[in-house]
Amino acid sequence: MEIRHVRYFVTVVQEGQITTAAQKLNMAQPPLSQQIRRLEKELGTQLLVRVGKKFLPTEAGELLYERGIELLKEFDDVVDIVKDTGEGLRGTLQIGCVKSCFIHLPATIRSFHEQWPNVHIQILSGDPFQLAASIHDREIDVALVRSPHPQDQLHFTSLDEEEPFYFITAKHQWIATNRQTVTMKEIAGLPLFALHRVKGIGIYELVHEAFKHHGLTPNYICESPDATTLLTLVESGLGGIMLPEAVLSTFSKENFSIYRITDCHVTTTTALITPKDRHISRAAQHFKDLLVQ
Amino acid sequence: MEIRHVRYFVTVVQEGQITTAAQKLNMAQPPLSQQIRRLEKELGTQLLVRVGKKFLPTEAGELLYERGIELLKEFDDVVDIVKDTGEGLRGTLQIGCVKSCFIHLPATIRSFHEQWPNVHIQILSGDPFQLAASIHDREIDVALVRSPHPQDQLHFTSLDEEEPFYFITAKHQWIATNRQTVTMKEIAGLPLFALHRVKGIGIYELVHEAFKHHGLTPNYICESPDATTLLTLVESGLGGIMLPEAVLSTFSKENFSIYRITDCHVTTTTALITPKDRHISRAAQHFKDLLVQ
DNA sequence: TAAAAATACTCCATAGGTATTTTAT
DNA sequence: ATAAAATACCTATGGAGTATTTTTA
Repeated sequence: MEIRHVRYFVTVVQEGQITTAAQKLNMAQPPLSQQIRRLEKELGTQLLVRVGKKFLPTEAGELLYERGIELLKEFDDVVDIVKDTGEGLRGTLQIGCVKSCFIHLPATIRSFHEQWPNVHIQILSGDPFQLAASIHDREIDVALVRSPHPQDQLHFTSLDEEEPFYFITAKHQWIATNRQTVTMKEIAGLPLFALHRVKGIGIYELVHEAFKHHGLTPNYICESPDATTLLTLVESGLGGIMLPEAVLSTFSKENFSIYRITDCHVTTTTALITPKDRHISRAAQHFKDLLVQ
Repeated sequence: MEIRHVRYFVTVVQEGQITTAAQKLNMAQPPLSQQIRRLEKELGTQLLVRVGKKFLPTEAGELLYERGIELLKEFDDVVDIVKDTGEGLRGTLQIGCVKSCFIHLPATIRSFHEQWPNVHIQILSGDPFQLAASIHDREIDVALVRSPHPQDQLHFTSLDEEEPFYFITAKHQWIATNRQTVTMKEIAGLPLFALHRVKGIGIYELVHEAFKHHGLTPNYICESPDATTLLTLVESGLGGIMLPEAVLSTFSKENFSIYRITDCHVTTTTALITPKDRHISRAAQHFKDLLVQ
């Protein structure tokens, strides 16, 4: 017995007649008669009785009719939902994002939600290495990270131009108020926070290399993989930090002084990382398309 | 898409592998691979991703898996219930019974219920004409009636030997206490109740004919198609009634005097009537078999 | 290299179609 | 007499099988 037989039977009961039921089902009358008889044989019971020109269901037929309608509804429902999910019209999109790239999220999420309101969005944060691992473990579909990024098994799409680093301190701290630039040597003389990944090469290593290039040793206070944690510490006046300016997006710039570094050519870019050589959900693809457009 | 594809897909997800899934499904591996791919094509979405040697469901696949399990359960459930209903193991048995035949019901219903506890039994009462109409209209499956019975489109099975009529009065009424017999002429001189069908020929006509045969005219007080109503009236001492003795079954015989009628040869039999040339439910057949055995 | 999936093909069961007869009102 | 179902027969799709190659751990 297949769902088709249920569909046939329900239609026959509704029509009370095989000929018109066959028309509704876009088939000829004899095969429909045959399938109904086949169904009765398989279930080992009569399902229809002929009363005059009409077919009426027996008790077993009545049951099959009522439960069959439910069954068909559920069946077609599942088909629709699975199709929708496959097309990215429904389901869950899990996005990873390092804190220093949050600026890219709000606008994209808003337009994604407008376009696909039935897709549930979840956001995870972590450092790029953790997010790469999460993608590998299928915990998230895509992730926004800052270069340099882990490249094994991942595909990455750069989102913006190279972003130079700036030196950021609490307002009116350490550096004269009328200045807009600063040198590496000056920075090395000040207490410094560092964004440091749990694992892998990142901003920390790039910055460290830049100091080394100038023959300087930075004066680190503490490190963390979380940009917002560090900026909160900077805000409180404990020290400065070297970051792309965009990282400040979630903070009010009024509390900070931002200086261009004249002799540092470290830059980063933001990139969307996605799994390489592997299925990517349609919803994730939609998100990527929106972000890259 | 057919229920078979859901079954295939669910098994593959459970096994995480096509080869063993095919074994579980008692089929070869290539056709299973083919059907899964066909399913994916039809739904327009990837359902499985190969991770190492295992297949894991995509989000759409996960959905199909979870809802598919529900669907299969319901589907198989419906099949079982319809089969059971067809076999008379389940469902409803509607029995009609004239009040004067109630004596046959209790024992039969008890053993029917013991044997088919999942069949719901409904009892309707009425006169034989009404019950015959109810059978015709498919409101009841079978009916117990007393002869003479309507015969059009009905099949009837006699249940017991001919039952002679007795004259029944309230205890110590009208007739001397030491007597056990009575004559038609004596009855004609007493107030009489009559069981009279709404339509059709029945006991009333038989009894009336018997009086006419003796050149007598009975002294009817009132008529009703309901034996228990009449016996309650008899019990109160308003008059007597001619009935087969078995009709007293639901009353305590202590309140009545029962006299054999020496010169009346009217008899009745109880019969089960069932539809003729038409589907009879398996449950009804079971009931009939029990009653006739 | 060993196990599983994909590929290529073959076969046949059966769903579905056509033409006609039978049945029931 | 008419409309619908049953019957008989035919066709062909596609589901399932076998043999083999390819893939991946």
